[in-house]
Amino acid sequence: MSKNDANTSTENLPEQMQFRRDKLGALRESGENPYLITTCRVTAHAREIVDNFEQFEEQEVTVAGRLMARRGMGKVSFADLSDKTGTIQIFSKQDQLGETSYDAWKGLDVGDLVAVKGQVFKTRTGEISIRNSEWQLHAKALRPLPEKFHGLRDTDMRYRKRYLDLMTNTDVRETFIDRSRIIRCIRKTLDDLGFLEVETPLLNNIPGGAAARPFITHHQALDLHLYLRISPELYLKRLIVGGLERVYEIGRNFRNEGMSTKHNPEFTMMELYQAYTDYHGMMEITEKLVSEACLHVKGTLSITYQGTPLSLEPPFKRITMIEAVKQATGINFASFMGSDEEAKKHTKELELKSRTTLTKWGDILNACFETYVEDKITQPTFVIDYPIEDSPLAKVKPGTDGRLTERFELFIDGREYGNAYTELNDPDDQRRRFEHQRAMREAGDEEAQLPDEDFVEALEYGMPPTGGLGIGIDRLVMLLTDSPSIRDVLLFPTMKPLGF
RNA sequence: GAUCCACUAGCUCAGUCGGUAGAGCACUUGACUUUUAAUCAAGGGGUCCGGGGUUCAAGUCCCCGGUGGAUCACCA
Repeated sequence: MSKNDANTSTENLPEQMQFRRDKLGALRESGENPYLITTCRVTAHAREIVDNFEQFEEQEVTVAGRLMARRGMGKVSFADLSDKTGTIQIFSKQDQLGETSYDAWKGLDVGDLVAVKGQVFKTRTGEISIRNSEWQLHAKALRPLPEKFHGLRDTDMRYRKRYLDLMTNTDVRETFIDRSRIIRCIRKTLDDLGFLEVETPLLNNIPGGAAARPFITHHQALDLHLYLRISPELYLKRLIVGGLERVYEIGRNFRNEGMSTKHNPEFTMMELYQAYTDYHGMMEITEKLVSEACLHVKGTLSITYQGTPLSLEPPFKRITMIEAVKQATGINFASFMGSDEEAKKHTKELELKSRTTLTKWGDILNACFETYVEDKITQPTFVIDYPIEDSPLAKVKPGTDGRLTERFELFIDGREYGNAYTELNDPDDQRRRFEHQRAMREAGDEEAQLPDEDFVEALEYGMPPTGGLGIGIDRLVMLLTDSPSIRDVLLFPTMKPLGF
């Protein structure tokens, strides 16, 4: 914004910024430029002092942080200093600091970064405080902070200037601490199970492993179009072929699609692949990952998400897609398994959510599920056995005449949290499925998957029977931090630039 | 992409029927040696998101545009 451009000059500044610049200028002139300071020996943090007062009482500590509030009383004054752990009160007295130092202290502004050395004590009213005996300015806040009581409310500015959100709104800080703890918990759980954490390319020649429109970029030296990955799946399965047996990756996927409270163009996925197991094994590991993450940050498996009580206690409910649709609509797709004609008869009596005309048994079953079941699932539920049409990388479920695959998705409170299947390891079948995807693509389905011949070649060397699972980390964090929007769990969500 | 809502001081928000732009916090000056949304007194601070229109007169009404939010659509 043009406002910002002017602020390095000292003309036309809002007056509060001018006052602060003047104070900084005076410091520089008197040889006390705070920006020359490089280190500080911090000996304690706010939270540990407050939590362990008995140990700290009358001990001398040095704390550092940001001044969040000031209460002057004349020749004594109080200030709240906030560091990464919390806030502690600083008590300053002219008698102790001397007139010069005390006057300089009074000249500080809310937002300034300072270090304070002094003894820990309790004030008359019982507030644990530090008796300021020596202090140092680390950096001047040249701009006033958002209001202390209401904090920063404007959602636009909270996302664009997350540092202000973090310094003002403590619950936001908690959310991102929880996010880190959830991811650490997932890593630990998988590491303990013998999984190897790996990293695979974000720059792909063929964006595979999911149905989504990719971002396109360009490599100058090779004069090559590259795509940001939409999923790491095909790389991770190559590692199973390579004999690593248990691998996982936590990383960013990029999908060039719409944005919403549940979708950001870049988002974090956890994908894992485990040899010698199937989608039942993936259900068990999903239950373990979700419930342990929940226990880790909430201390209980009974939570509420946006007012809805939920129990993340394993085992989660399991229901086949056919059974779920039967219960919701009365239509039993198993009684006309694979018959496109029979299925089409039912589309007339239903109002299905779909942008295209549905002609296949599997597509109609899936549309019934999405229309009548999906958003009505509240408690954690594995919906299992998906039609083959939308599952080109999953193994066929025996006894279903090739119509269903061994796949599940985990739904909680109407949202999808995970997707898993028994991995297709028959290279000839995989090649046929890719061909089918190619045909759909040529027929106009922009999101049909692209054939990856190198991946099929890898399967020709032999991939053991394998289970694979993907969990959307952002959505899991939303669930476990009771956040209504994905933007609340991304430090810097994708935003349109201001101006033009 | 569609619809609705929001945008006013650094921040949080009022602003009536179209008639001179308001409050709290923050800031400046002064008082105050245990406050904690400190208190008291005085003061300064505005591109009312941008552009156009109607009108004697627009923060307010109309049109176009920007950003955000919600819902829908899209999105396994």
